Amino acid sequence: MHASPLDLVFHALADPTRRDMLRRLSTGERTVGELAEPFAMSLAGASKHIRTLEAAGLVRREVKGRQHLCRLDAARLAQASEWLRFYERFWTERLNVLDALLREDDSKGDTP
Amino acid sequence: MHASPLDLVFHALADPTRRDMLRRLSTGERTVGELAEPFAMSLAGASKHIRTLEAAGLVRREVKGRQHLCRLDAARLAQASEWLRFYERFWTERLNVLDALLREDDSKGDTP
DNA sequence: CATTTGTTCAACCATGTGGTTGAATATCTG
DNA sequence: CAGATATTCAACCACATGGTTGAACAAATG
Repeated sequence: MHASPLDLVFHALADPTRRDMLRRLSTGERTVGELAEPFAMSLAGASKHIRTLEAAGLVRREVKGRQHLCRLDAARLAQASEWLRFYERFWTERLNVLDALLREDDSKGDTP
Repeated sequence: MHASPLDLVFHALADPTRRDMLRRLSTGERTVGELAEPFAMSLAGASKHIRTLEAAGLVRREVKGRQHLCRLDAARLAQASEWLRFYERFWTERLNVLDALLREDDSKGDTP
């Protein structure tokens, strides 16, 4: 497994359960049990999802006694957002028809 | 498969080959063969990646004679970006040192 | 027409993924 | 100490994924 950070982040985000966990972490720290509670899923199952989020660097864990407190770490989300930002012009420039036509012309040559 | 659009988009983005294809599509349309060329991978393999991008709504295909022209469709990227935008405050607030210190104080429980 | 070119399809394979269960490990509490 | 609580670990399962190959199909070309 030589997956890049961006691979791990996007993969972590590609699951609704994990996105839901992140959403709930946005309002404050949660224990593993609290994060798992809303889902019709074993605790071990939810724990795996949290580990995936942790591996992607989206969640930090602080072991506090017998419970593990999880908190959001948004730095990697910022990276993902930055990656997407490159394409921003493709949905904001939508109105600029001239520009689209110019790009069409450019693409006939073969070097990027 | 009852995967939501966001699931499909993030999953499609979680692979470096597919991200690379998108990046190259940002400079103009490409045929399947052109998209596949840079990779040490069979054409059928690359074709599958393109199908994944298409299923996620990130790429549109226009069959033109015997070759299939692919173009970027950024709408779904905009959706993904919007999803991420919710968390923006967590990485822009970072500069607000006072805020960070207040959170720190809360979590300590004892002040020097 | 036969052949080459661009692409997909179908079958297959190894590995990864999301989930389960039952046992193990810590930690708090009486 | 014994027991309850919070969490992980390990083994397992069904299915998806990323890749291969060889054959098939469609369209341009001699």
